[in-house]
Parts: sequence; C-alpha cells; structure tokens
Amino acid sequence: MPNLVEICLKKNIKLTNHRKIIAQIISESTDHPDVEELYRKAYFMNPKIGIATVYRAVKMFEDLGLIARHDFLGKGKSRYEVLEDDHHDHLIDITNNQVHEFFNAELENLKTKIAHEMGFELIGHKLELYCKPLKK
Amino acid sequence: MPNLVEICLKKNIKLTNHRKIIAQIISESTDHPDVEELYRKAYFMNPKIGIATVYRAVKMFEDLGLIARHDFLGKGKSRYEVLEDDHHDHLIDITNNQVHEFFNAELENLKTKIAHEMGFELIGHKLELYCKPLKK
DNA sequence: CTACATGCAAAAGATTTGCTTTGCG
DNA sequence: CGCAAAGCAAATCTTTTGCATGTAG
Repeated sequence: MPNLVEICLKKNIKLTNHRKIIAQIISESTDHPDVEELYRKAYFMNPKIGIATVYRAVKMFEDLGLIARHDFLGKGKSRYEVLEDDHHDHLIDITNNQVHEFFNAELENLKTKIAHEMGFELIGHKLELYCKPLKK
Repeated sequence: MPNLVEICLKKNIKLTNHRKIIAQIISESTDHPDVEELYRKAYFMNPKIGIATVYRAVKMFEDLGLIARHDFLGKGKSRYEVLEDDHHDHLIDITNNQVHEFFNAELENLKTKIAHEMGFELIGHKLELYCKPLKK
C-alpha cells in the first residue's frame, strides 16, 4: 500500500499540514473517493480545511502524476486513487457501483502493441469494464 | 456509415423535425462532436432549435442505446458518436487531440475473458489509449 | 383536445478563481 | 518581511429543469 505522504517526502515535495492530511486520507482510501468524501474526512480531521483546498490539493497531486482521476460511468464527478508504479485497470460492478481493480499483463502488452501498430507510442491508457456478477 | 435517422425508422422511433436534424448531424460527424458543436450546426440548419433540445435529444439517443457518450481526457465535456453493432475503441493523439478508432478482436476476447475470470459478465467497456506519434 | 416537444431562462452541480488573510520560515 | 497556502465567496462551465407556449395527430 503506497503512502502519498511518503512518496512526497521521497520526491522532495513539500507538504503543508492541510495537504498532508488530504494526502493521508487519499492513501488510506480503498474506494476511489470523490472530492466531497475527501472534504468530509479532511473536515473531520481539521474543520479549518476548506473545500477549495481539497480541490487545489488533488489537482496538484494529479499534475505531479501522483494520483489518478477517474469518472466511472461518466457521472461527472471525479474520483481519485494513488498511482503506484504498476498499472491496473478497473472493473465496475454496475449492480452496486463497486470498483474492482485488476492487472493483466497480456492486456498491457496488447495495448502497447496496438498503439505501435497504429504508429503511436503509448503514453497513458484507461480501461473500464462495466459488468454484472455471473449467475451460478 | 450508419445513419441514425434510418436506425430510428427501423426501430419505430418517431423523430420530430428537430430531432431528425440533430440525428442527421451526429450521423454525418466523424469527429465525436460535443453538444456545443452539434448545437452550432443544428442552429445553422434551423435557428429555432435551442440548446436544451440538443441536450434532450442526445440524452434520448443515449438512453435508447443508439449513441455513445465519451469524455476523452476527462475534460468534463461530453462528446458523441453513433453506436454501430460492432464495437471499437479509441486512440487519442495527445499532441493534437485527434481521436482514432480501432478494433481488435484479440482485445475484445481478452476483456470478456478477464471479466469471466473475475466472476462477472461483461456488459459494457471503455478503452482509451492516450498516445503520441512514433518518431521515425 | 391531448400529449408530447420545445424555447427560454433559471437552477443545479462540480470545479475554478479572485482577493484577502494567514502562517511559516 | 516575504511568499506560498488557504478561506471564502463569487464566478465559470456544463448540463438539467420548470414553466409557459407550440405543434402534430
């Protein structure tokens, strides 16, 4: 489990107290929280934190490439997760909106191969599988 | 090239004049237009068309499963394309934001297989490759 | 006449920004 | 003191909605 605070320390990214709290909350989350949820938890830790600070912090982390922003199902709301060195994709259970992460090497190779065949170098990628549970 | 107007006729979906214009514009587009672009072109065809009608029309077509909505690069703006029976994915050239479509059977099979292995039935999926051109 | 579509403007929801204040070196 | 960060509220941007009007069958 990657800790955003440690990552920032390692990269010499200075964190203010407010940003440290926000980074910690993102790190501890396993459910791809949105800004509202981050704000609620940050507010609980320190009621002096405003929502604009949360927005500015996630934008900063995103620009630094430390977290990823998602908008599962195109609901128009950004949800965040710490970016680790490895890459993973997302499977969304549409019956309960739960997000499952997975990694598949074959898939990663195929992505790169397809891009190459089309004359491109793969920089980033996003794959979301929308599913419902198999009936037994 | 699929024509949304014809698809609607075939499915007994009644189109008003305004919706017919909007459907036609979507069909003729190859560049995944956003609402603003659709509205501009529709307005050119008939200045009595309001932007709310465009929003209502694309929502209707989307709910009917006739068009797909994308938000490439998470810019917060919806862009549309006619949904054909076949499925394709998107490769976005980040140097000029151009969208290239592609289809890869191996990839499609792999998606289904991964979902199954995780205990799910694949309903929908979205894959976007963000790339830059290979240097020669 | 009835039901649905539409225009317009207002509302809503997410995010950004301007400006002033705060806080830490 | 000096500068970045943060709070707050206003602004912005996309999309939705309420309501009165228009239109087709």
